[in-house]
Amino acid sequence: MNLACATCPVKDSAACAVLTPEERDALATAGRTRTLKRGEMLFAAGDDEAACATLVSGALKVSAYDQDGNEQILSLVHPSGFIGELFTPFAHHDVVALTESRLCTFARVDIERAIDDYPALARALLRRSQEDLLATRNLLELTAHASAEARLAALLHDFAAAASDSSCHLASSFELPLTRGEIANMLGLTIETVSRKLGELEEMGAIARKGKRGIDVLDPALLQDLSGR
Amino acid sequence: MNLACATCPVKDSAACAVLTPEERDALATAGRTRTLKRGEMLFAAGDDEAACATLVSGALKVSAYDQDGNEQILSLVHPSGFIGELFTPFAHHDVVALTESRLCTFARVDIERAIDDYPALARALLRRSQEDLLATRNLLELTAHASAEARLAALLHDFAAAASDSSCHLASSFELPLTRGEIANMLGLTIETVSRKLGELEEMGAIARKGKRGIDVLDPALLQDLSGR
DNA sequence: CGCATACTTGACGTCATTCAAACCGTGTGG
DNA sequence: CCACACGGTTTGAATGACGTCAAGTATGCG
Repeated sequence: MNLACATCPVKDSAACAVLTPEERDALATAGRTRTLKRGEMLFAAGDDEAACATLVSGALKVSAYDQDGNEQILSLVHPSGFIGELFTPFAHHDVVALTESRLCTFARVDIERAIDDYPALARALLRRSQEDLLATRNLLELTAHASAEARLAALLHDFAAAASDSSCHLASSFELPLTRGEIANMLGLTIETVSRKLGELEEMGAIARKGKRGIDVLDPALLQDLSGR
Repeated sequence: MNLACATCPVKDSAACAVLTPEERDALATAGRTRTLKRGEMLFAAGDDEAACATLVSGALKVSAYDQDGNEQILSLVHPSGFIGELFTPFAHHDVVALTESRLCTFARVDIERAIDDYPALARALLRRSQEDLLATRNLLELTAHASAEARLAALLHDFAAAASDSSCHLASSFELPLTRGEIANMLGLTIETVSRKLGELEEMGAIARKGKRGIDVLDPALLQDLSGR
């Protein structure tokens, strides 16, 4: 299926937003849309023909596996995010859908040509790459030194911020995009510790749990404080 | 002082290597060299006029501080590395010299203009940024799940690989670029744990310590094995 | 209804941290 | 030349946070 940029929900925020409509349509002829169900893989570590993609809707996780097969989530991708390693011979990480997701995929050669043809695109991807770097470093900061409580508080804070439409305050309520297991291995903890600490955060009045995935933020300041930032 | 690209030791490996000699010289008129002693800061978190730089010789660390002032090293920069956030209004992290270092600095506006003028430069910086991202994710993988022993083994392995001239095997001997304290906070450990685990790695015959900073790699395979990768 | 999957809760063990003291190489002043 | 202080490091013992193992409780789906 060809792309329909005109109705694309992320046409103003994705990397391709920097192109003129004509350039964008030219690039679009090289791309294909794809939808993934929860748990489906976009590409795997070691793939040598890994494509690149812009996420249109849904959410992805990027994860690595150690030699015993334990997963480590390295990054989450949200709509308008760009995914794909451009200059490495093969992919280093698995990319898997967390929820039903729509993507706009490109063969790597097409993206590379587009980078050469449209300097603004290279600049946009550079910007995105630096944002990814910053996000990864934030996660690193978190997992390296902070206590389990602080890690969890920070993650909830981030999710609440991402779920909010305003950039200056948190959403008062949101759905966790991850299972306990995924939260645990993103933060370098175990499922049990995540469950316990969520209970403690609830006890101390920072949050309330609504079902398995729902979170109400009762005390944003406390959450921020516990997160150590 | 103006730049002398012709004698620059990283002229073939730094980002500017993708420019033609003419373009490079044009860019060079905007740059300045700078030398930093160990411990000197290139720029600090919060600086709004942070420049960008290519590291010519020496080594830098990029670090963040939590609300109690504890340092967390996020990344090391080696010669030919590029440092600087291009699209953020202010710097997020401190950048400090680990050893006497020579840099080639540019005002941000000059780099931004160069990116627009020379598409190849944008591409080169994108590539570098993605490499940084990969390195940071490797560190994240390490600190999130691995035991103290595995983290240290992996770090030593990386240093040994970086110190080797060949890309396929490790240096048999190298000097640690970091103090115990710096190693500790890079890996999310304490000084004492680093010291103990170094002792254990020596006992089990993986390495030998030569003075405070020197390391002999006695059993590269064991080191790799302990690192969990 | 029955089974599977995700989550919660408890008891116990382990590994890294903490606190404390000693050690070592180096530079300084008597 | 020696005494001494100082930063970086090593080592030891005790504490505590998180992991492990195991059982038990929802929730959803065929």
